[in-house]
Amino acid sequence: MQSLIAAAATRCPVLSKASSASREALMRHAVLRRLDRGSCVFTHGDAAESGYVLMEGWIKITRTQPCGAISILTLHAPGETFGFSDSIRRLSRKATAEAATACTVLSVSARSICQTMRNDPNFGDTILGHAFQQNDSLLEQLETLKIYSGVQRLACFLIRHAKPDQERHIVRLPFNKNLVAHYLGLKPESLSRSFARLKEHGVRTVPEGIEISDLDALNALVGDIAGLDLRMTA
Amino acid sequence: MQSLIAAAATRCPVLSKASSASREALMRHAVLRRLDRGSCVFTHGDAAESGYVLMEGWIKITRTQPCGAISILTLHAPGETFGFSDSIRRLSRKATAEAATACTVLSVSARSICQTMRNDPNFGDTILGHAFQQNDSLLEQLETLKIYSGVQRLACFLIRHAKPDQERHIVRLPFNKNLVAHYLGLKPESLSRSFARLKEHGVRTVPEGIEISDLDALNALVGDIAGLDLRMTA
DNA sequence: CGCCCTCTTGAACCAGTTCAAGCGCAGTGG
DNA sequence: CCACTGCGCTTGAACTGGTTCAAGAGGGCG
Repeated sequence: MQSLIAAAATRCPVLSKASSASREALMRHAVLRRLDRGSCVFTHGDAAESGYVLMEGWIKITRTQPCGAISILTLHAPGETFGFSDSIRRLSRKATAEAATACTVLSVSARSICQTMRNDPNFGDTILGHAFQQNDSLLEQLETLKIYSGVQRLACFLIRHAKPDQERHIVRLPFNKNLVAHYLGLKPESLSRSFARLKEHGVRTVPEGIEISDLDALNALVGDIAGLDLRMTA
Repeated sequence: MQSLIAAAATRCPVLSKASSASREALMRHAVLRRLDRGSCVFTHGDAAESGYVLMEGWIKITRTQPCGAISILTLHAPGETFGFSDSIRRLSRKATAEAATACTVLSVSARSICQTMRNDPNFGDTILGHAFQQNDSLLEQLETLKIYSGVQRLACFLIRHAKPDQERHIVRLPFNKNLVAHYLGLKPESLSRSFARLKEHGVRTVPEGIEISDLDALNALVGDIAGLDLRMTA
């Protein structure tokens, strides 16, 4: 158990930057939680009491509109953190975090985070830096939605999650494509067709996941925008 | 001059929450800058040395892709702040801030922000809260892009910027619609057609700006989503 | 084996884009 | 004073990317 928590410290971008004293303080009340696929870490409206470090598995953050429409706001891969924003501000949850696969998450109480920030100003900077970084990634997501087509957004997504493997790259997506589709702002059918289109650019589905034979080709695809509009003046 | 800076303190969401001592420390080196429409507060790649409080006018934050495509990331109304993220982290600017109208901005040096955070832990919390809030607004923007149609996004935008005026509401947009279009992820022509569609819902262009005769009707329009997809399972 | 679930495919359809033309208006210069 | 020009905005018609609806293929499981 203790070693697992130590492992968390090394892989988490927030914890890894904290001093060892701060890290120990945080870990003292940290709890490791296992989640089955489909269960929720927290739900829209809950009181927010902890931030989370995702040790294994994928988490999706969703919001449900009054009329019933669901939007997938973010998708977190192993090693990432989530749920800090609401908990540190002591607000109620503004979204729902659901396990997209079986997950292990490390729950760190907001109380101890805040206390650590008081004791160690450097840790405050780390948290702030983390918030800003999340900001950057949201901006990037916004950018792709505004200027890229569906196929290009998929290409971006694959590039971001590609892991080198011999001569090629592999993307392991241990959950259904329905989720990816919604995340990219597409319908499942459109995603399927987008994958079909990417076959011509060296993207194939293999048993281990999705194989990218030529990463540069994908990057080139993302490089040129179809609806290039230089009419912007002021 | 001194009174203007005091005014800044009261209208800015960050400064208004700071202690008077912190506020004074920040204001000591703050500089008021006037900008003509079209000029840049900062440009992608610059060293980031200040955060800004927008006193008058509108600022657009844009990013230009290598291929030349421009995306409008955010649009700031008077009273809002921008440019804190990169400057506090002492990174180079990741986007460009351009005056969409003639502007007055208060420039606060990153050095003094960081120093104030050291001296006053409460101010650190304020900045952190600000970062989280910006996060929230980006998430909202993402949500609208993913699940709303163009007309609905426009309706959201108008609702957000509507100011009550007698029996009706008025939205003053002191810049060209081209900008609004890009911000909403639409082409100028599509925006024009969207406005035409909203005429049936009580939205008219009048000399003072855009008139909304029935805010509830607009809210209702945003309420029900066309492509409601409940096929989400896990 | 049949059932369910995920993913794919096809055909009709629709929102938003593209390209092109036209209007109203402010600025300019004869 | 008025033609000329440029710009912001609108409108129309053809087109396209993505959706919708419907059907079918493939795999896991009781």
